[in-house]
Amino acid sequence: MHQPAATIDHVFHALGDATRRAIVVQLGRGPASVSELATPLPISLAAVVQHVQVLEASGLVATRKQGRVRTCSLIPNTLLEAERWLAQRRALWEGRLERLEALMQVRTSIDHAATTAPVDAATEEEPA
Amino acid sequence: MHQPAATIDHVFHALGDATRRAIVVQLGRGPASVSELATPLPISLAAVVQHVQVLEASGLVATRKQGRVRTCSLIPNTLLEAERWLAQRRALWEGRLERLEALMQVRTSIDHAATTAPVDAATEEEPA
DNA sequence: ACAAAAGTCAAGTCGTTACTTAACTGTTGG
DNA sequence: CCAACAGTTAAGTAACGACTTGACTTTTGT
Repeated sequence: MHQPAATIDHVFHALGDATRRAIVVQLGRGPASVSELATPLPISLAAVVQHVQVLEASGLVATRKQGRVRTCSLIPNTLLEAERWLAQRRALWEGRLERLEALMQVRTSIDHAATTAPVDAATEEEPA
Repeated sequence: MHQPAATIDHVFHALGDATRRAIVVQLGRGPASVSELATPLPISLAAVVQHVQVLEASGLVATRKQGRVRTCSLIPNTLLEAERWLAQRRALWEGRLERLEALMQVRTSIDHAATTAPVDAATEEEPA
């Protein structure tokens, strides 16, 4: 029970910031201290601490302090939750597409086994 | 070439906002006009238009205007790109874990085929 | 014991961003 | 033709979020 209310909302909000994503990338390569995370970044240590706090609150990273150094590591399961959220939207959408294609196929084969449907044309903006 | 510079940065920034995620959820169920998207939301139509613009710039949604109604739809491939970004961080991390576990297993089986490692204890903060 | 290292905390600044209202354009049904 | 509809644009406001600085705490190496 380290991150009590780690909602999808917090996760995507945390990932919405480029610096925080850079931190996540770095942590992908393995655990790191706050200072190590700060070194390649063009911001102050204090700012990095704040980012780490956000990431921790979101459930994306876990931290553990030993002596004076706080070591941060990724929580893969939270990454997975975000993946699943996206995958679900996509699945719904693609499910729709498939059903629609199926319908179309029925339609065209019933109508008059015709010329492969001209469903395209201009992809952008119609003037009038 | 509808969304010229649709970077991962734009995608995650777009997903960082709760209202925009709500729109994405809605679009998961199928295409919708701007007004339809606005109906369940507690904000003005103009605000929704702005969100749709952000989503379109990010490559997450495509829109097409016919007459006076603009119809929005998801672009599943962009969702997929975000998924992949997350999956890649996770894969790296989990790869590390596996290698580490492998090492541990070698160590323990060499050392003295011993009692299943007591690697746990307190999970949070060490005082001193 | 002391100085440097590694964070932490609290204000405060400043830019960004979500949102509103209002005026406006194009579209459609009657 | 005209009223309502669907959306767009612009300008402004208000809140939020990222970042800084500076003071402070705890830990560690010598």
